[in-house]
Amino acid sequence: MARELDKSYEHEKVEPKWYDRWVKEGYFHALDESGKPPFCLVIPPPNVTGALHVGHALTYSIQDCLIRWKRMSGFNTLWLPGTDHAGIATQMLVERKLAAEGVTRDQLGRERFLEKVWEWKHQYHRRITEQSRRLGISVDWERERFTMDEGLSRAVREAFVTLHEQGYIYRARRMVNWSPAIRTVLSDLEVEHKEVKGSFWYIRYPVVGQEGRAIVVATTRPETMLGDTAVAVHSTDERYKDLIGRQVVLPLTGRTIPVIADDILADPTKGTGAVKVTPSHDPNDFECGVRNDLAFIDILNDDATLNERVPETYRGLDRFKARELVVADLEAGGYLEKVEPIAHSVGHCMRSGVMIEPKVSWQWYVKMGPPEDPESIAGAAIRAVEDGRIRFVPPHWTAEYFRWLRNIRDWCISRQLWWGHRIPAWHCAQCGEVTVSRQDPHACAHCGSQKISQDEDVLDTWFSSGLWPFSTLGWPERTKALDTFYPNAIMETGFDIIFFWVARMIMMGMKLMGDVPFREVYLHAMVRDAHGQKMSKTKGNVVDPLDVCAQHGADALRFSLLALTVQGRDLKLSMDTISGYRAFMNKIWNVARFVFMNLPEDYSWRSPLENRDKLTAQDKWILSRLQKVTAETQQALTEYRFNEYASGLYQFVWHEFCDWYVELAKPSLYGEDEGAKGMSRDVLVYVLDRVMRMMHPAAPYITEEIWQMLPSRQGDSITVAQWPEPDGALDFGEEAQRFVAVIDTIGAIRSVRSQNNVPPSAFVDAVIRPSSAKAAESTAWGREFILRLGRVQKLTIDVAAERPGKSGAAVTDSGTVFVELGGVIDIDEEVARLKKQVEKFAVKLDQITRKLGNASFLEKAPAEVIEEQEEQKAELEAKIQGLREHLASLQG
RNA sequence: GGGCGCAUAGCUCAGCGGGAGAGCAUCGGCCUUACAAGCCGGUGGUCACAGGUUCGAAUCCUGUUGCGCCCA
Repeated sequence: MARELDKSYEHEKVEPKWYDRWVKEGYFHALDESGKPPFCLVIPPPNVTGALHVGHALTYSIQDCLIRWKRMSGFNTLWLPGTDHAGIATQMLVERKLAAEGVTRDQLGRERFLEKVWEWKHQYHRRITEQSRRLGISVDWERERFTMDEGLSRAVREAFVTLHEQGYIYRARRMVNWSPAIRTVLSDLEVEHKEVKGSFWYIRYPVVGQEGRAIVVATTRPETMLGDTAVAVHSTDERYKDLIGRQVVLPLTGRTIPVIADDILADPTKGTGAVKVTPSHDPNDFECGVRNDLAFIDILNDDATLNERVPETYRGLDRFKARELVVADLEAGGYLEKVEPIAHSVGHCMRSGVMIEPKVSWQWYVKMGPPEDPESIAGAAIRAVEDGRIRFVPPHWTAEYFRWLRNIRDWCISRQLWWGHRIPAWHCAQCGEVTVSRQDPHACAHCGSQKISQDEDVLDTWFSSGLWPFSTLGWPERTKALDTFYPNAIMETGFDIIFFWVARMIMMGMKLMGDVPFREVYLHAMVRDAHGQKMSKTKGNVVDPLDVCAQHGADALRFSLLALTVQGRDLKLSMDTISGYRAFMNKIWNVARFVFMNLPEDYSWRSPLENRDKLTAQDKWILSRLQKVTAETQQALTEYRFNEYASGLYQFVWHEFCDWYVELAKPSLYGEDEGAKGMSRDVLVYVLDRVMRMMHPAAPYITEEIWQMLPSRQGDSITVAQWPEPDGALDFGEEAQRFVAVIDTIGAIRSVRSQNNVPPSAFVDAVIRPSSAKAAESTAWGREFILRLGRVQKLTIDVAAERPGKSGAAVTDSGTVFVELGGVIDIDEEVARLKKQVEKFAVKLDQITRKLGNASFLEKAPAEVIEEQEEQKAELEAKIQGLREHLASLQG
């Protein structure tokens, strides 16, 4: 049974061994039908735009942790992988690549451009898959999907047509958010509002027929004046009342425009009270234009250059160049009254960063409201959470979710892109009607004409992502997988896409499946760099998970991420943290190495619980601790407290199992008593086995490697081994407490030694004066360990012990410990040290004494609190007394 | 403009009504046959500030300051 392990853990030797085998053995494959309860989690599909980043590593670490835990706990677990076509992002990147080669997409044409995108997709898909495997994620590869594969495309089409039939999808001409950089419309969510510095330009519009009189309007976008079709004032505004209905000259254009009364648009208290109206280029002006039946003059091309509807000098200019020129010309013409600097919030395209251009156009929309109507899409999504059918973790997101849905506007789902799901709508050149159909139609459904052509646009990527929890399971087919795994158990993703994705999945699930897509939503925070900065390519502070895996191992990365995952707070990831957890992996490796070194060739393991009467105090102590940790681990995972899960195991393994139990086991392991030796071995193996299984969801590779060597192992792989449930048989209660006294006593001896500069190798004599009979018994029990771990030669335990001459002292909860220091003691230093301790205890004693002297405390505090305080008081008094006596004898 | 969150050791953060904690860093000492990616022992905090509630507040409430995020 003896096994020789490498002296330190080498992840690069261990990690490549296991993944292929796990997959080949089918451990990650879920069954469509099974006697086990289902537990399904669909992966948030990464974009095929590039490589995975550390944010993906976080989401995978969390999800794999949950999935492996549930798998080991006896669930029929499905973790379904896949990728997302990411319409805008991918198209942008491919276009950028082509641009570097000197080609535009228009030159290539739609067909050939799409071929290029598919090439890109295949390349990055391969890369993403490789990275995912390296991280060790236990997904069911047999069920992998892509948002634009055949089945999912069919689901998208089915969803569109169904929602259209039900009246939730419609086409309308509205003011939209236009990105001139990408030349597509965006949904409201894809617009980022940013505070920018700008100016208010005050422009004079001369009144026709009233020499010298002019209306002054203020604007932040002077170039749009070229598209003005009115000036609006408030109907009660005395300054302008007489001008309503008259014409003003629109400078630079030679046009005249009317002065109209519009009490919604014009606010007499703001600016000059008069506003220019540009119905084609401002949302409010658009409404005003509709109300007042104004002319609409669109002066911009799709790329935000000025078109032929403006005077020739401005044509073809970019909107910002045009602004400069217009301002200069206005000034030259004497039309510019003044300029005021202002800061205002302006919408920017999330992807390209350019300013959004409001633009009027025909688009497809999903009708969302009214939110208070439970039949509406937003209403149904609100209801699902109100009812408790879906629960958010952390719960704080519930309010965020409601706030958004209750103020929602219709969702613009068409995009002027090529990469994506083409909208299944055909326009008729004959009658102008639209035919929406599951099958490609040959004729217009309205007039029968064959002069129909498919809508050029594609759908918002999030439209297909919204179907992901059921489209991936075969919908619209009524598959067995769908029956088994819908609703999914949970959705785990970043909080940044709660509206983009989570809310949309809930809407789609409610409307198309008639049920929630998942029962719980766990939203994790963002990974930042060590200084709390957002990671970005331009800052150069991105952490590549593959680099980290190569350097420190996937296990160390995964464990670090989980340990840093605190609900509701961003994680700051530093290499120091990761190398710290890498050291932990090495620690685990070495304790396993120690265990295996101490197992003889013919060793056969038996559960230490079968030999309960042979268990020693230290065995009972570690088993009780193990029991506690097992329960806490389970609880932490149940509540999605990943940091508690990870750090609880870290603390136990390193500072209890390694630091104490292993040391306590050495005397028997190296001793002559074969029975004691066997018992220690059994306990070591037992604890190690359970700990490996509990750690497996966080660190799959190292735990499999060690577990495979364990003589207690049951099963072929730890991935499908049984999860350790808390077991009352491991809890020895009071008996286990006995060892705490021993540990404290050893700590006290070590402290006195170290403080008095006793060389670590030297042996000392020590005297223990226990504070109670129980303490006396405990320390006597631990004599052997006190001798060994305190490096004590002669140990006296006596309730009536006198302080030996020339000794240093320390107090614990169970008594006073004296360490004989021979001639080396520095009286002054020791006195100072003890006084400091007395001081510390005295401050606490003072607090407690005052508390206990407070009548209202005694009257109102719960009895057990009072009792506890009294115990503490007695302990502190005993400690102080012990120290004072020692001080007196030192000084006397 | 509206909403939310955060301020605890030098750094990164747990704790969220009854004795101020961890990791890292730091200081001192150790190659003690699992581990120097290690072991042993220390130093270090008016828990942002000001009020309030309570027998009792880092923890609950109000306000202030600073930082961050979301929505419009």
